Amino acid sequence: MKYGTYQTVQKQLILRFLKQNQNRYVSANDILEYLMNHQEKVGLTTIYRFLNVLEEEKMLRTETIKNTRYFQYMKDDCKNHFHLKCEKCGKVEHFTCEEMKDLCQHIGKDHGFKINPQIAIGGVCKKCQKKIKEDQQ
Amino acid sequence: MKYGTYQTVQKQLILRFLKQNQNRYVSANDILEYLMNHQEKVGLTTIYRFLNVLEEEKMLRTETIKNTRYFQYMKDDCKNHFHLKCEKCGKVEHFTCEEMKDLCQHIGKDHGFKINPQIAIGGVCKKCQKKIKEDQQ
DNA sequence: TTGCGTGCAAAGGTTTTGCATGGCA
DNA sequence: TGCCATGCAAAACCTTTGCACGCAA
Repeated sequence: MKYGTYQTVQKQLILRFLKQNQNRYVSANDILEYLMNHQEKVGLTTIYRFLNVLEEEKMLRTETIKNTRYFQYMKDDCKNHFHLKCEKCGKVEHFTCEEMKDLCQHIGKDHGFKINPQIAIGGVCKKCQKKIKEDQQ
Repeated sequence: MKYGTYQTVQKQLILRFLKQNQNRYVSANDILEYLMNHQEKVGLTTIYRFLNVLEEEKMLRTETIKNTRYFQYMKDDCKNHFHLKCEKCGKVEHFTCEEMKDLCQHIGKDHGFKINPQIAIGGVCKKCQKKIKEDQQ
C-alpha cells in the first residue's frame, strides 16, 4: 500500500519539528514527546511511517546509536554537495569541490560504486585537530 | 560487574570468525549460525557481551541496517586504505586509489579537515545498482 | 463508494538483564 | 572459597504490521 500521497496536519507537524532541529539528530521519540508537550497528538506509528518516507526520499540522514535511530532533516540542496562530519565534535560541514566530484566519477567508473553524496565522510575538523595537538603537549 | 578479564574458548571462537571475515560485516546471528554449523556451542548472550567489549575497545566498526547491528573486525592496516559501503546490502569494499589519496590531501589542505580512512563512504554497489534497475523495469 | 491516512494494539526482531550453574585458581 | 564467564529464559526496547475507523473527493 502506498503512503505519502497527501499532505496532512500530522506530517506538517513532524516536518516543522524536523526543520527546527536541522542542526541535530532527533529520535522518533523526541518527536513524539515534543508534540505531546505541545498538545499535538500524533501517533508513533505515523511518525515512523513518515520518517521512513522522508528517508527514502533522501530528505533525512539517519544514524543509529545504541539501537535507536536518529534522524536529521536535510535541506533540499544537500543533494548537490558533500558532507564532512567531525567524529570528535559531531559537527557536519557542507562543502562542494571539483576534486570530490571527480572522485565520485572515478569511483563510479573504475570501482563500479555509486557514492551517495548525502552521506557524511568522517574525520576530524580543524578545531578538533588543534585541540588534540594541544592535549598531546 | 566487569566483563572481559579472561580469555576463554568462546571468545577465541568468536574472534577467529571475525578475523576470517574482515572484508564484510557480520551480525551477531551470523556468528551464532556459523558456530552452530561447526558444532561449537556459544550462546547469543556471550556473543553480544563480547562484541560490546570489542566495540568499546575500538576493535570493531559497526553499522546498523534495518534495526540490526553489523560488526566488522578492524585490522591495523585498515588505516592504509578506504572503504565503500553499500547502503543496500551492507557489504563493505576495501579499496585504494590515488584519486582518493589526492582528495584527502586536498581536503586536508583546502578545507582543513582530516579524513579518517577507517570510515566507510556510503553508496550503492554494482550488484545492488543492477538489482535496482531490474526492479524498476 | 473508494482511497488514503491515522492510531491503537499486537507482533516482530534484536539486544540486554537476571540468575543459576560450572570452571578454574 | 571466591571470582568470573556462560547460557538459558525472560525482559526490555525500538520498529513494523494488522486492522478498524474517519475523512475527503
